[in-house]
Amino acid sequence: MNKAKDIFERYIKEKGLRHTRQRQAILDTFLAADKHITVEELFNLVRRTEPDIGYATVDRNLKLMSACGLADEIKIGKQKTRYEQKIGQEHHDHLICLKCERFIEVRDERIEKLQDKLAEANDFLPQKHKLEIYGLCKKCR
Amino acid sequence: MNKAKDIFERYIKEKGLRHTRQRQAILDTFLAADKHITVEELFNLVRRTEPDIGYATVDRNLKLMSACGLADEIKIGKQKTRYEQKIGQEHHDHLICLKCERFIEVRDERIEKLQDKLAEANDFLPQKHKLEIYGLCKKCR
DNA sequence: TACCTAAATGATAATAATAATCATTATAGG
DNA sequence: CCTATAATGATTATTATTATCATTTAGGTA
Repeated sequence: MNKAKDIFERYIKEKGLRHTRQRQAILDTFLAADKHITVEELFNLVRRTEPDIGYATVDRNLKLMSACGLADEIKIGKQKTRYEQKIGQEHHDHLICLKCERFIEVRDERIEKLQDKLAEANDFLPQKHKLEIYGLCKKCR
Repeated sequence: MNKAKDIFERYIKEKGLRHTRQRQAILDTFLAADKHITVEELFNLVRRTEPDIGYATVDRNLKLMSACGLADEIKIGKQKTRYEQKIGQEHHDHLICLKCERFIEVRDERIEKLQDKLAEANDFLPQKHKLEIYGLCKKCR
């Protein structure tokens, strides 16, 4: 009952892709790692168990994880793209501090609902959304 | 009573910046142009009246307009950053079509309010926000 | 008006993230 | 075992944005 791996397996099969040692290592490391990770960070982690892994391979496989629904790309300001695990946690939005660049995860059910209604009212079929509130966090203001 | 120019003037003075022929042309062209414009597009427009204008100058001045509150940077997917005029129009959010990449502007007062509350509840001082709903537009679904 | 300081410009190079290329290797089905 | 082709890893290309820097120019001041 590992939901993430099931999704991954199904996607691999469905698309006619293949299993490789590297791909497995990347998936495992990603799932065990921090919730938000960059390609570079994951590359460095995977290198511990797969010393010959290439950067491009990590990059490609993270994109694969996005494609199959295991990860979300989050791009904040000028920061590098981060890959966030989607499995095992609800969708959430971000409060982003303009000073320290850190972000807080938040969720408001009412906003979620209103967003769907807003899309519907515009003949739009929503698939995902991104809400980012920029400002100053407690420490920085 | 040109609000945009007033804001611009005030900012220029406050920061000890200078007026230049090029800067003036960029501002005028920006204000007269499409609501969402890229650096490159504006560069090409300004070149009509200022044939020797440099790309970097347009880039820098668009950043200046963002800094003084005349424009918002909007970055959608892999598209180039676009600069959107803020004056003379309310803040709005975007419904972005994943297929045709076009976007629709929308606004929901209730969402706006809830966002402020959400920030407040997290000891966060909101300054601006970005809500993007991705999906399929009427034509593309 | 001439002068002076620093802002602005324009050309160019640097940076950096991401994507593309391609020869080689390896997977998985027959 | 064979074969088709997906995947890898090294490298290069691409592309937007930023930095650099010599030169020009704005605008306050003597």
